[in-house]
Amino acid sequence: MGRGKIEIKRIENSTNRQVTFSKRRNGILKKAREISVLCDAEVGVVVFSSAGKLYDYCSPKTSLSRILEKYQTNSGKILWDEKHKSLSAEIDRIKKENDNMQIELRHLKGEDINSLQPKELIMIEEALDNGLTNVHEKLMDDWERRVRNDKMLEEENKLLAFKLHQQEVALNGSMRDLELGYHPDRDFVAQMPITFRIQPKKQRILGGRSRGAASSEKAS
Amino acid sequence: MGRGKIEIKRIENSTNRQVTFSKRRNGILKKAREISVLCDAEVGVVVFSSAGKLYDYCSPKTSLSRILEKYQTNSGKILWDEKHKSLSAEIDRIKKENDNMQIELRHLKGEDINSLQPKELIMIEEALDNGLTNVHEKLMDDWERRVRNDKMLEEENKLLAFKLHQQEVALNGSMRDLELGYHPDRDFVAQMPITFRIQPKKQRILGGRSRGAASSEKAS
DNA sequence: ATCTATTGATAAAT
DNA sequence: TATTTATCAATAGAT
Repeated sequence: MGRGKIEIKRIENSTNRQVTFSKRRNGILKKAREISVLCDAEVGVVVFSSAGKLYDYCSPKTSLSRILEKYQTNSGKILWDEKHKSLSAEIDRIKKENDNMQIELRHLKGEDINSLQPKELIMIEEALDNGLTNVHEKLMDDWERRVRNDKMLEEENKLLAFKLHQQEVALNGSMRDLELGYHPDRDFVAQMPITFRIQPKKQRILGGRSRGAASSEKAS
Repeated sequence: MGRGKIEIKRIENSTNRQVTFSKRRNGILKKAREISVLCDAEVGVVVFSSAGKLYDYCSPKTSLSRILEKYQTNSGKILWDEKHKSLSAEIDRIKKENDNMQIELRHLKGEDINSLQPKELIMIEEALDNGLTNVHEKLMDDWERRVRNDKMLEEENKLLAFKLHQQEVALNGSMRDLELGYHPDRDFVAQMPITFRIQPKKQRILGGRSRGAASSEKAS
């Protein structure tokens, strides 16, 4: 296409080469634009002149990055640098780890076990037994700690209720004393601890839940 | 350049589009080849059809990677950044998933459960119970299948031993008959199935290990 | 895929 | 470089 046919081989005349490059570069970029529009294709073109100058085209609504990403997933060839390789490798590694854990979890939950050998099943069973033992132990510990705690709270409750009662009585006494101008020995209130044992009052104060409450919870 | 001028806009007829794509794609790749040879240029072309099929060209004595590296240093645009970010994000995501599974696994194994609330512990307990139930079910199935299988084999064994014995008797009979020139009705051997129950003989014949055989073996 | 009329690209000249 | 122009190459539409 020109005044004469040319052989496709390096143009030795540097000026001619430069001119031809310029023309053909425009040609390619135009063609790239055209095919991308006409045929709804994604196109990426990168051209360096022999002098090292860069020209490029990328079809609209995408980017070279995206095209190259697609290129990589599609061709399997890897264009990126070491950093990316290591990242990819790490992803692969973690994914594998992930898969293995996924499988282990499923097995422990009793899923996907149809293909397993009895030997494997028994190993899983052991693991589950172990887990149950440990969990039960912990639950037992918790339970005992809660019972101890409840008892402590109960004791404290009693003490507080007693003190409160003491103060109430003392206060009433003082008031009456003031009204009547009468001042008895205040120690005498400490000698009447019987009343503080009224349970309903204690419960209302702390809203506590005794053993009965907890066990009925578990039963439900 | 063709039978008629065309507008540069998306070709709506899908067949035409496909054909045009094919022709123009070849054209572009050819042009790329030519400019790279004629003008000593480095060229990289990546084209995706609208169907997502990949075609590419890269000038000889280089690679897309190298061209793109050059592209980055030359244009200042960083092609990898996007991919980089998405890779890192994916790693984070997977790692998080990983950690969660790790924790779940540990909990199921009864490890690291000290910080758990009773409610959580009970959920784990339930999961373990479930798993155990499933595993036990599977083991039971396996066991039953094996027992059934054993029984079947045993039956078959007996049958085979019987048939073998039958043949032996028949053979011996014939031999003796041949020797003595005596030919009785051969059906009569089939009417004597009692003998096949002689265990020692059966053992010698098959080296079998039926339940009875095994115990008698042990006893002897 | 192949053909071919036509348009498009471009080599050489300016 | 940019333009011109004669030629060759690419390709649209038909087969």
